Amino acid sequence: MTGQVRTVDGRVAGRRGQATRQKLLDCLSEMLSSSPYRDVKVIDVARRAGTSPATFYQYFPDVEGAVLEIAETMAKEGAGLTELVAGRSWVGKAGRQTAEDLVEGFLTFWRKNDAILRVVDLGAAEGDKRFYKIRMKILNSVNNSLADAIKDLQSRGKVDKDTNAAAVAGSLVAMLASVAGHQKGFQSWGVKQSELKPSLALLVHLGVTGKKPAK
Amino acid sequence: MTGQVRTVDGRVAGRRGQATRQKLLDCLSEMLSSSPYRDVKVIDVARRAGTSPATFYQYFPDVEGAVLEIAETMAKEGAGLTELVAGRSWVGKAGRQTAEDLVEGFLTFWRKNDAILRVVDLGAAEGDKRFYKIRMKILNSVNNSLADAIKDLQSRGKVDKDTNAAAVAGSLVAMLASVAGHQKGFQSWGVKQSELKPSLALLVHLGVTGKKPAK
DNA sequence: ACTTGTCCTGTCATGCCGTCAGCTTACCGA
DNA sequence: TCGGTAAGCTGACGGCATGACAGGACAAGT
Repeated sequence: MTGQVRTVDGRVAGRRGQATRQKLLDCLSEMLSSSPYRDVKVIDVARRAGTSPATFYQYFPDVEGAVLEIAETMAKEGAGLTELVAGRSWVGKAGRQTAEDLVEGFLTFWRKNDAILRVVDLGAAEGDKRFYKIRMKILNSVNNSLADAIKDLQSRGKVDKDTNAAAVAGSLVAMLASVAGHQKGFQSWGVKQSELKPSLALLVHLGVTGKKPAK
Repeated sequence: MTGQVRTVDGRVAGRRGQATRQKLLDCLSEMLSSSPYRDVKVIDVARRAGTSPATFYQYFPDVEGAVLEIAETMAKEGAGLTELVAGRSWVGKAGRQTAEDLVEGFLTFWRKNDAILRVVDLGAAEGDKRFYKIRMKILNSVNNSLADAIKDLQSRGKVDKDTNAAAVAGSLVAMLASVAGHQKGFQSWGVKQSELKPSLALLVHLGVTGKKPAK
């Protein structure tokens, strides 16, 4: 399905080539964590990987191309976030737990991949469809599950029929993503991590069910 | 208080100089709207402004410095967002209206300044304190007002005492900011603007009061 | 040892960065 | 009217990143 890994000029990459390629991706990841995206240069990535800029260009058209590669990998991993919501109950104590687990899982995933997610977010906001698609892939997994949960509650008469499930789910997911992306920011806002999570869980529960969670 | 406008090498800028400086800022703004931040080059901004790169460096240390200038101006304007919340009622029909006005005002402001806000968001997420401060300045105006509203409702026994006002307010504001920044994205998600606003207003109202808004 | 195909790098033309010296323009007091 | 002074702008330059290419190094099979 994925086909073989190929160089820019069409050759198939062998064992050694793939290792080099991967090392370049790893080093790029590190650089994204430690310096602004705007300042990440091919030459720095290559130096850090113990190779030359020319080698970089053998495997990637440019920095953006390599970033997309990293993002794609992360998106696959992120699709697993669905399980935080799919098939779980939103009623009573279990509902409270579902909300809390969703928040916890989301924040953890974001913290682990914050550098690359920042760039994806920027690319999407700038209107780049490739980045937008990746962002979708990650958020959709949660978004669809949330929307389904709301629709389910609607069909059972537990939530107003006139609320737009997709819009509410999308807004909640956006909230989670944004807060996750500025976790450090909240701290200097005087809000601690430990206080943040319950509040997010409360808002998620409120948004999905329209009611406060059970104690 | 602000002192005179000065060039990088310390000269005070006169009428003509200030005009040139402003033109450079305007052109930079346009470039940010039309091309990725990463690809905005000093030479392009200078060309568009009908001047030379050397002139740019006379007024700004680098692209980032000029961006901060634009952002600062926008932040002053954005501080007016406080009025969307301050001193307004969250009870009954008026409460519904307050939530709707807040959403509307927020989205409008964001749409008008989306290009620069993207960059500010990125800078803040990357940990740059200067950008973070500007983001704070804008969001704080709304955030503090919201937090005060929640605290007020708490003191009157209308909201649970154990919810953290600052955390909830911050999360709601983050949601608004994030959704506003990806307004175009929501459209291809199958959610129309007209459906988005009521959902956001619902969530804001739920978050602040804990109850669904009155019809 | 020889061949084949993968893998890496030295080198080069191009273009942007950021600085400086020096030229032009505007203002002002004598 | 006429310098004098400071503001305003730019050509030019060394430095560095980019991206392309050709050719050398290397591993594996015969």
